Amino acid sequence: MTDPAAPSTDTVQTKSMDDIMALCKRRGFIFQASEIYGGIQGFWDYGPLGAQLKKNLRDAWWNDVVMLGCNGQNGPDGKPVRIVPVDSCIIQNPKVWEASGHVAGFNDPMVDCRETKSRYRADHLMCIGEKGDKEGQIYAYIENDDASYAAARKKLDKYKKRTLTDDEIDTCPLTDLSVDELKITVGPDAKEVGTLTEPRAFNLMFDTIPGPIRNEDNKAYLRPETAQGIFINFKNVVDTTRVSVPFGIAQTGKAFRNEVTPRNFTFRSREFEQMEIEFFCHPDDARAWYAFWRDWRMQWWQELGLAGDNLIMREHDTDELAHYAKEGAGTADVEYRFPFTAPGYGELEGIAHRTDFDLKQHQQHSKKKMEYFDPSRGEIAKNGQPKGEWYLPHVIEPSAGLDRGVLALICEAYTPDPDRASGVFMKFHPRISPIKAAVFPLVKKDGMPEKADELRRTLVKKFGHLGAIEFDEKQSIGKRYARMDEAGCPFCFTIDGDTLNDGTVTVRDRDTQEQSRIPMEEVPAFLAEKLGL
RNA sequence: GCGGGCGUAGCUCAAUGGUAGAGCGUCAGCCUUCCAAGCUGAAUGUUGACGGUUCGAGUCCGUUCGCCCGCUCCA
Repeated sequence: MTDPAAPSTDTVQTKSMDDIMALCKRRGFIFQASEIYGGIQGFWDYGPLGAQLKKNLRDAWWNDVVMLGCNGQNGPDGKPVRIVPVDSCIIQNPKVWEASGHVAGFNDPMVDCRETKSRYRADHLMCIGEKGDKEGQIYAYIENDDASYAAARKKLDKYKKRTLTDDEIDTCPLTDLSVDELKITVGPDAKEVGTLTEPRAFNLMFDTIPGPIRNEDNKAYLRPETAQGIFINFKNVVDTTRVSVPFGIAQTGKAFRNEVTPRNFTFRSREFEQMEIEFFCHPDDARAWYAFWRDWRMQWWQELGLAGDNLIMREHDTDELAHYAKEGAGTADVEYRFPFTAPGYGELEGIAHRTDFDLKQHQQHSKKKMEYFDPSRGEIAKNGQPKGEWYLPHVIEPSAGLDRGVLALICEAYTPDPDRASGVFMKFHPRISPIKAAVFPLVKKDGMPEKADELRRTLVKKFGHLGAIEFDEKQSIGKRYARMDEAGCPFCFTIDGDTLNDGTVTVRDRDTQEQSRIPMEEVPAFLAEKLGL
């Protein structure tokens, strides 16, 4: 999440997250997991509408990214973009996570301060004390934080009642302190001594033990990202699939992180689904591909309805880059202004230049050659053909959160409207709307239900694989339109007396509430056009 | 993990320590030719859970689970 970039007041989210969550429950988009047993922190289930919405978003991604190769556009090399899919396991050999850096990096020791209630990463804290002084107080400060260091020096001087020179001071990491030494340590923001707890490991990866015999030595992990399943299959794909660099491997699937504080509805869940692409290219081309992916991914989200000021692209500052991206062309986030982040933004998708970090790590740890032989490169031989070149491809990773995408689409779609009966409607883009259309007989008599069922059958046959086709003959027509507004159904087709005479039906538009008449036989073509088919 | 707020029907919320309710929604019937219309009726609760105080607990106390907000964290 980021600070606001001075958003204009008229565009700031004013929707209530409580109201949105109530609608999600009421209409069956999202339920708390294990609700009947009191729930479980950080886990959420999707109801009928939510499951279809999520599938529609996943399908849109799969279709546009994998099947159409970036919607059929050419890459920066002027050629079609080639992407192939894989589907790797949630549980892999634990060495995968040692190589990727997750075993080390995902186990951050933390210390809490009992006085100030602050929490620090233990490996980010340094300590100072007077040289040779085994009894006197030790002062902790935050590494690379000048203000924090100055405060510690000031407190030390005050304690010693004189100004110490740099040479008189010992510096060491907090993690090197003994339990006894910790008791005489003053926290970075504390006044009292000994308020820091012992460092406690935060295991951000879920672990499990495969096999029927419980033996800690067999410990394995639930993947914290789908990306590594792609990297470890890089060789397999290259060897079997007739792909050549540049190309991408895509995968959707669940990932698990033991978030310290699951928060903000489904935004930070412990079980979540990712949509990831690892795009492999020559190191010299990485910059161009990074820019290509960054721009296209932003455009893709916009085309699904996240247009306007609520969606931004943010390039990371160099000091916030992940360990694998330090040397790269950069990292950019597609961020959405959720009601709970406003006026700031929350990440939907990160596009990172991971360099050759992951392939190099797996090459080292597995002792398997990950280099790629590129026959189109290298110096020209006597026969006029390139001699070829061995190299570790660089990787551009567009990594999107599916659940976060769904949440953003829900928040964006949620549109309060005091002038309409439902008081609110869900303005989903027809392409991702979980209900594609509804068919109503205006009244339940005079052959209208039969005629309506005829249309329903036609639409189910043609569009049923994309989303629900609703049929409703209960209660007044106004209630039925209102119900569809809350569910986000973009078009309602109503059969009335005229339909039986001249074969036309009423089309009711969700967003404008306007009605028009079209021949019933043209409804499939009308809907196909609106769904972008 | 800390602090604050909250938890009663599907949703939004009432109920002085004394019989658990309303509105909306849902369902059924009647009616109804275009926007939650009208009439009639129905279903829905271990008041988040466990324990305690009390003649009696939705209400008071303790514990616990979950959600929201702030801090912290987010390789």
